[in-house]
Amino acid sequence: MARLACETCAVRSKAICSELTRDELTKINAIAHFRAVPAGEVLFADDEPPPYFASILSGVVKLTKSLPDGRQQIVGLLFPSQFLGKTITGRASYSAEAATNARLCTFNRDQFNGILRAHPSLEKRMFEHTLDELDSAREWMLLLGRKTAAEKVASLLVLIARHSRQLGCGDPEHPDRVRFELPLSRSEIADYLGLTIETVSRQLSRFKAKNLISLEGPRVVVVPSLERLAGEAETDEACV
Amino acid sequence: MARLACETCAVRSKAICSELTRDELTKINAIAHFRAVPAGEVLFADDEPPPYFASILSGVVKLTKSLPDGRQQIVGLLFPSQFLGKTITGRASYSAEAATNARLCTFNRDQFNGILRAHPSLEKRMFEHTLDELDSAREWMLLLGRKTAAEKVASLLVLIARHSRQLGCGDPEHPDRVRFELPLSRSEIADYLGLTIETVSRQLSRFKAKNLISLEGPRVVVVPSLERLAGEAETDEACV
DNA sequence: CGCCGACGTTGACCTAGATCAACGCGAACA
DNA sequence: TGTTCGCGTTGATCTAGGTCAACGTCGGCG
Repeated sequence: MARLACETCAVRSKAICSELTRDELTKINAIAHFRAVPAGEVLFADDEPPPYFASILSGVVKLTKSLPDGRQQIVGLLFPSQFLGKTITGRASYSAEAATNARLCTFNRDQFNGILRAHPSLEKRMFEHTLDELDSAREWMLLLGRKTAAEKVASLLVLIARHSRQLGCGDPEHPDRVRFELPLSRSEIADYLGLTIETVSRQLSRFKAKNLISLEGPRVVVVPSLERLAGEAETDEACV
Repeated sequence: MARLACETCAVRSKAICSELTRDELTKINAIAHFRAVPAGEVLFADDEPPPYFASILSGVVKLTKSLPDGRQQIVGLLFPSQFLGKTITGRASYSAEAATNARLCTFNRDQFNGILRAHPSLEKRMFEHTLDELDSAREWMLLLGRKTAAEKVASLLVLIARHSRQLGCGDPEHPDRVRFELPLSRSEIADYLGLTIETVSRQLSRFKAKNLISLEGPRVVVVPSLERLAGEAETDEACV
């Protein structure tokens, strides 16, 4: 039996391909193509039917919606092991762009939909993933509608900190200390939180002054106590 | 062959039970129970596993999330033919409450999940419904994060107007004129839009002054030109 | 090497929307 | 029939966060 590339995949245990039978995995493996994309590359644009779906191997992808006059809102962030693309119902009403350099495991649209049709267990896995995305979206609605600027920024830092810790940056000595690189620029952070860049910058400076974080350059954040930071965020654990 | 209650159902053609085989419909029919709920009744609370799922036959159900200090955000509105309850992954992180008097077609949780497991086509239907909900949630994220108070209120009015028109209140003489009852109080509107009741009230008064709407009592709205109102909303068609 | 443009920070000021407060209206009720 | 209470409206004032502007840093490039 041939070895499958999937077997050495970094996100194997968490992505949509986890819990598949050998047979299913083989079929998925056969249509999978690796693709590296640089930060800033648009993966698909508003209302243009995406040519492929993808599991994210590394990096971060942002989903953006915008108003006719240019106002923007990031409506989703996808981290490694998450799935990009809207199966079944086709075109999405948002655009997807690599926020950082990213590595993707892509699947041709029609081929993937074909496999989905034939393998309910994979479809179920996709369904679960969508339910998680819906939960995250609703959590974010609460943030956008009701949280203060400080709570918003803290919530985002906690979200990213949890993701990067989960990706193996845990320090057993100091389980509450996290150091990570922000996958987003200040203006992207603003677009995710419904704020302006100036407000984001001021809140970060305020957190720095309160020793809730320290910055090593504008992109690298050190959180001495994630618990203390989370206290500023009013966040539940529930985020994906 | 016995007649099924479903066959006279008002939302038959649009709810999750549309496009089912006779066999599937029979099974669903067998576990369906009618339930009338008064406005204000809590259908299930935060983190409490809901005992049943339901198709909404009439009325409106709101999904609410709240912060520890009491700030609230409505994260979803369900109109007739839509489905209430999170299958598969169990407990939700929000609570559901009847916003108006409502009539539900309920399904026991475990029985429904059983049928789901055995009938991929129904599961697929649920999946599609979830994708639509995700789209709506993201549309609303754009509203919460980036729209002005006036745009928010206009967007909500357009959303409700479209739903009530779809429910058969279309006037062929004046296709652009709509009259409907608001399913939400001022404070619920505020919680859906991320505003305060005062701001909602002021925006409605402003629309009245601009003849974009007129009010027959606080709950009944007449929109002389939906197109003109939609112009204030910066909304796409995309809302569910 | 010096210039330029993208990005981030900080300060001064402004405004959309929040907060606080008064009032009106109709339904429930003694 | 008057009282009360929930709901909605409107006005006066306040403030969180937006806007405008200046400035610093860094990396690419002629």
